[in-house]
Amino acid sequence: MLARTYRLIKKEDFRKTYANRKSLANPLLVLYHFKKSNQYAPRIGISVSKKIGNAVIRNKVKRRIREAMRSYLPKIKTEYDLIFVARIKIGKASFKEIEKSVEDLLIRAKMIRKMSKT
RNA sequence: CGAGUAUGCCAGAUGACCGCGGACACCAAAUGCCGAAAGGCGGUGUCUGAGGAAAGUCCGAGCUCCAUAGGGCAAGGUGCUGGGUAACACCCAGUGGGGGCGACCCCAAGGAAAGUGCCACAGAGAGAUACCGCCGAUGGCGGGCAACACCGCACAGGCAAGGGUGGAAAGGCGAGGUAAAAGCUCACCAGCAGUUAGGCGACUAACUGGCUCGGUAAACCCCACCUGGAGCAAGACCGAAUAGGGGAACAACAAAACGGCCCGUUUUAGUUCCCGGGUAAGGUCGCAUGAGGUGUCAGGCAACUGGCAUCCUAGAUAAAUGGUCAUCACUCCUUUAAGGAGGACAGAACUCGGCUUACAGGCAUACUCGCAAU
RNA sequence: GGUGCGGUGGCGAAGCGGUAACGCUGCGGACUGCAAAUCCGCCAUUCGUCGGUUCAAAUCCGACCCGCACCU
Repeated sequence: MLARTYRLIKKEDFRKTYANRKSLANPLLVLYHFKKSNQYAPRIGISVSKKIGNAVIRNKVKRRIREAMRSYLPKIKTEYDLIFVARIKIGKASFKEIEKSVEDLLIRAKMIRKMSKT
């Protein structure tokens, strides 16, 4: 699992992020985001409902989303809370499709920091 | 070779790189960050990390709190016998009944002559009867006769064989018997009671007897046995907040623990209303050495039990097993010696023993039936 | 994780051993010049699903499926 500082846990934080009403979607995922102030690390929540499948499938989807996020984590703008909501089709998707979907949403939401040229 | 039955087992394997939970060791520590506080936050190495059902939550226990879990009633559960077990509604071995050619499988399987209820519609009648019917020997009435005999009627009365109704109609079937009939009598079968023999027992076998008694207890009930209630979100500690502040009312023939009721036990707290004040899924433990696993020896038909040796095998808290690749094994497809596709049901949450339900396939052992060959 | 309750026409809801009330909606008809209102008629053969007990099951018993509520 993610380190505690990167996790979005509290019900209140989820509620506030949904209430911000800023979202993007593609067939596999929905991304909600909420800009905070004075925050030094992005916090990420993952929501997989019972509609997706049984406990094994839901667990697998969560793992794959986390794995896909892992490489982007240091590049994400620090002052945001993000929530990924799984959609029904994700149960049948491969890891590569999920990885593409995560990348697509992060770029479209402009969450990737501009890295200094190397 | 094919079809099947029973029991037990497996749930792809190995390696490389990146990533995650836990334990241990070492290193690093800023007087740093988060938080009201308690407390938490780093790196490296080694070891370790989901199931046969982890599931449904249907039973049984341990454990914790309520009193140490007490008595009676009520309520609920179990229900052929014997054994196993911590316990069970589970397992083993039997009995009885049912199914299969067979190996074998299935069964909530105590009591209806302790009592009560119900048995709709139909039907005369559903523990009680006579609608159609059969008879009318006997008695009666009428005829007939010297008197009987005899003939008729179907009034008294007898019968339950046949018809019809129904899921079910006073044991079944055959023979004798009779006015017509009927266990009225007899043979066989079913059932009941008794005796004897065998078995710890359920029960079985033989003999004798009188002659027969509806179904339903997953209806109430009776009998025997069992059950106190709640659940790890139990519960304990730490921290914050509340209370330990104020006012009024009730209350020892009282109130609370106490939960369906009563008794009993313990305590003297408490309950209601108003004013004032105020917060959140806080942290640590419980939490994994246990009715434990494996091997072996002994007892037992078996379930299982005992001795000895040996092993330690997940403990998270929104929740850890994933990603990429290679090789081998398996299944399928296309073609030919290579390529492609695929892998069921399903994710520990205090812990065990069972049951039930879901499930791609594979392995081992024993046995049954059929065909062929020797 | 644990505990409890429920599932009956399209919707709500009664019935808890004897063959499925009632209200709303819908459909058809009557009334009307046309409507509304009113009146009459129709709509359950799988009572969530599968078994069992019984002569007979929505009802009693067991297993399974789905939905809802409560406990920090």
